[in-house]
Amino acid sequence: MGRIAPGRAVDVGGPGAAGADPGAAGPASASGDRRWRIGAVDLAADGTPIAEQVVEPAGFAEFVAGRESADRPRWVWSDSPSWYPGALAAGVRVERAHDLRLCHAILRGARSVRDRDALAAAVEWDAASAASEPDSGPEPVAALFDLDEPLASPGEVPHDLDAALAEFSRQRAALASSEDPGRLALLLAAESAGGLIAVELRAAGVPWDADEHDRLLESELGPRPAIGAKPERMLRVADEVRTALGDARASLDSPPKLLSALRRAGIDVRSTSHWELEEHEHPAIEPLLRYKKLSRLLSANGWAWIDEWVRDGRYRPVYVPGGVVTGRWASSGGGALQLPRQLRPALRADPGWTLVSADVAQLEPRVLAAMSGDRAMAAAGFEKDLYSGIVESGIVSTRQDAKIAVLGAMYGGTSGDSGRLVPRLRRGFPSAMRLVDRAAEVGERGGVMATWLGRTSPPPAPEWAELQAGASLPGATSRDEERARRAAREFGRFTRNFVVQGTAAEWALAWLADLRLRLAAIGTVESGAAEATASGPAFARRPHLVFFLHDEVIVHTPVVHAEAVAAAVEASAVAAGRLLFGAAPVDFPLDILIAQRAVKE
DNA sequence: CAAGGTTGCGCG
DNA sequence: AAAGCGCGCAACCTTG
Repeated sequence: MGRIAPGRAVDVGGPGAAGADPGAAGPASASGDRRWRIGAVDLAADGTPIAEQVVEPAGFAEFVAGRESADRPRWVWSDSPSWYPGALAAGVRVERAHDLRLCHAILRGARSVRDRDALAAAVEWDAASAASEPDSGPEPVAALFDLDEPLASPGEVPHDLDAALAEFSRQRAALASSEDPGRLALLLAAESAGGLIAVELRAAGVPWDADEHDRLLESELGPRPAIGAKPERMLRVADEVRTALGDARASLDSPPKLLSALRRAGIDVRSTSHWELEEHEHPAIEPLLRYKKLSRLLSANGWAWIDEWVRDGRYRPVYVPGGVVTGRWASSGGGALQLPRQLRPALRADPGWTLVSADVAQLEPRVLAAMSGDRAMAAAGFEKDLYSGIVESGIVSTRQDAKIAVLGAMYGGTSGDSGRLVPRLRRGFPSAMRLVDRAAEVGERGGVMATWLGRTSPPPAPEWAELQAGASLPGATSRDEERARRAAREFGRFTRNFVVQGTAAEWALAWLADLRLRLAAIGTVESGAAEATASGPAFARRPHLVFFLHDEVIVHTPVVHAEAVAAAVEASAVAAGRLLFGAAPVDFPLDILIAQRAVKE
């Protein structure tokens, strides 16, 4: 097992031939980019370059395939979305990578790294990822850059070999200077695996039954209206609302106008949100809530959404690994993280294939129990529903109360039911509560917290510190003090939640990374059997991940492998728990469903 | 009229 | 209007 750093190496031609292949921006697509050849360097275990070779862009996928079957190296590259899609499109997967861009972001903020100066100075690595938009087209690199600086692209990390080697060297030094290099190395590996998985998810796509989606829209909204027109069902419901309000011209789509219409009708609300409307008795409320529901469905996931995001039976959202400060993934386009449950029936396996859907029950509180070593909390959830276990321990009296208490503990709830119930949890699970309470205290003082593996929270903004400093000055008013206290508590709630949400994200990455390798080992179906051709050459004949959302995954698999996939999903959850928390007596039970659709019939 | 802010609601 | 964290997106509305 070695490492290989590939990077754009040699300028072999003039500008102008760039980007003939619109499918991928960046070096991996370089089959169409005649300006560059690729330099690939083998690295020794200590990171020193051993052997360099030049690879023609058109031969890159083949080169990767050769090394994968020979010695399965860890690829050290600038940014997975820039290198990997081209290989995948040629049917070539990689086993492991070190994503310099993602790892830079972790290391330069990591509190446990003693010397971060060199990383912080390498600001070019703070850039966003290359756009993974399929239709973004070639970038005008040559037009914007002097020939003395030909290797950078606007808004992207560097892709040339020298820059990659230099950055890798900085990262190795930073890791070595860490107080806990083992954990941090684990995090970097998990984060990088996530980078590969995000590319793979996009390549495979979510199998999406657009006809089913369309039927669902029609049954809710009525037939698809002409462009710019509202669906007939919405118009009818809107009329019901206006009649009930006694206001034939009331606007329902503009919150300010709706608010005044409601108040004119004698409904004393301060906003038009669902939660407040629900509290009032008036014949207009019920149809109005129904209208809002329909309106949301139409604007967020209506026919326009299908047209934009679903093609050839695949929904391809854009994932952003590490896009959230806590380490959770974000998304930019397609709304993968907000797919309404209502639409799940449209998530449907290809013929001859099925879906294995799995989610973790109460991931975050279990992670809290594990990282705090709270044996009572671990026991409450062991081999059972955690909330019911808390009730059985006699800490609270109903499952709902247990849930409110636990969420309040992790989010910093102080009022209402939460404020009443959290103290009971503090008595029952002192270790767990001590961990989150301390995290909150640190935040209130303007400090930073780290997750289990060492991802560090961002420090408060300068304005925050000024607010705090100003509040203790002689001339400060009581309003200044109150504002400062409120901001301090707010930041405390952020750091309180950061450690739990962030560590849960690490567990989920470890789960995914392990699962990805197990799926690769399950094997393929023979050529000619039902193939998922729309999933692309790398996945058309083998089980593959198609969806990930914080604590749940969906695998698209040939029917014959469904049981093996379900077993792999389970095994990976166990492995993730062991990898992060060793022998801690905490389990991570899954709800697993094997079905054609990702929802119970 | 484009950019940026606010509101409301979808997800965990 | 959420109470109590983290997000993205569409629509409306204000600002320049």
